[in-house]
Amino acid sequence: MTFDAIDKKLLALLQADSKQTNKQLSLKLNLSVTAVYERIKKLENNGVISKYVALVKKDKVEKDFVAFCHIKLIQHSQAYVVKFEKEVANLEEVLECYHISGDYDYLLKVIVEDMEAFREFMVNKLTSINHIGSTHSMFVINEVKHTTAITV
Amino acid sequence: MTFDAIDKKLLALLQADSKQTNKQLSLKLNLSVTAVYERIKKLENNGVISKYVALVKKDKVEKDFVAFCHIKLIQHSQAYVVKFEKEVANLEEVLECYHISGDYDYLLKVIVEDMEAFREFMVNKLTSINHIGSTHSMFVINEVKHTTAITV
DNA sequence: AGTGAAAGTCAACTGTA
DNA sequence: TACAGTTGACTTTCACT
Repeated sequence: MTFDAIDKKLLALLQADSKQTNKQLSLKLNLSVTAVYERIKKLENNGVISKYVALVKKDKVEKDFVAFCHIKLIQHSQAYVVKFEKEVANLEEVLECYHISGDYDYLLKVIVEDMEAFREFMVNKLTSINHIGSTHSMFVINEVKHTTAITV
Repeated sequence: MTFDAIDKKLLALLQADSKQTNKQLSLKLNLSVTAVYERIKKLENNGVISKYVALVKKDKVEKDFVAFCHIKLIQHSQAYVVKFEKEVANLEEVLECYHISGDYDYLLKVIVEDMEAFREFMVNKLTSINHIGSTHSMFVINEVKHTTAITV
């Protein structure tokens, strides 16, 4: 689907705060409540908006340690790759996993309680997955920016 | 604050779908509607839930090209660092920016339309920020996992 | 901390232009 | 595609356990 200026602004508003009422949105967009309602439904039905979620503050739930892990596989046969991706996706500590270009095969974003928990995660969970050749971890010293909002 | 088993389950449910009504949640948690309401308010007031947002599907808005950029600064005086972090945070293409340990200083997650848009971003926006020493980009071939939900 | 019921507000669906 | 009005469902508050 295509987006006019109002759609784009609406998406920005909903990505910033999805708990706004249609009336609040209608005032910001200079539209009627029904028009806002119909535009939102259209965005939902077309799969542009995939879901609505609550965002949790890491430091409030003692999961303040973030690391990025590069991973190289030993070999890259279809079966190995599929199995690795499935097992990694099942790890709750892994929030993101990307197959990337470059020296390593994968980049993982891992979130745990502290360095000790990270060590445990590496030893007991990640490297217990077979076919991993080598890993290289980078620790987050400071989160400069983190948003889920895509500018349309 | 501390979380009992019900809080943890409630956080998981809200991180999966924040549009559920308190009635639906009350059934899943075997609680009254009011009890659910009060637990949610407590999580919000304590800052555990920072906000509610709509998640947008990248491929539906032609922002399907994701890259990770390593960045090294020329020098690391306080003034340079602050200025760099501020300017990077203002770039809409940069969804995430972390100060990290290792060979490079920063890791950025960048989302744009395509390779050409990425080239433009690098030339016109990113490297036009002063003090950048070197960069190293990795392109996402496939997104294996991506979740915003933290397991409490 | 929990509950049930009352009061106010909203989403969702009509009709109509 | 936009609007206004109606209805049932929801959030929020309150008195009480």
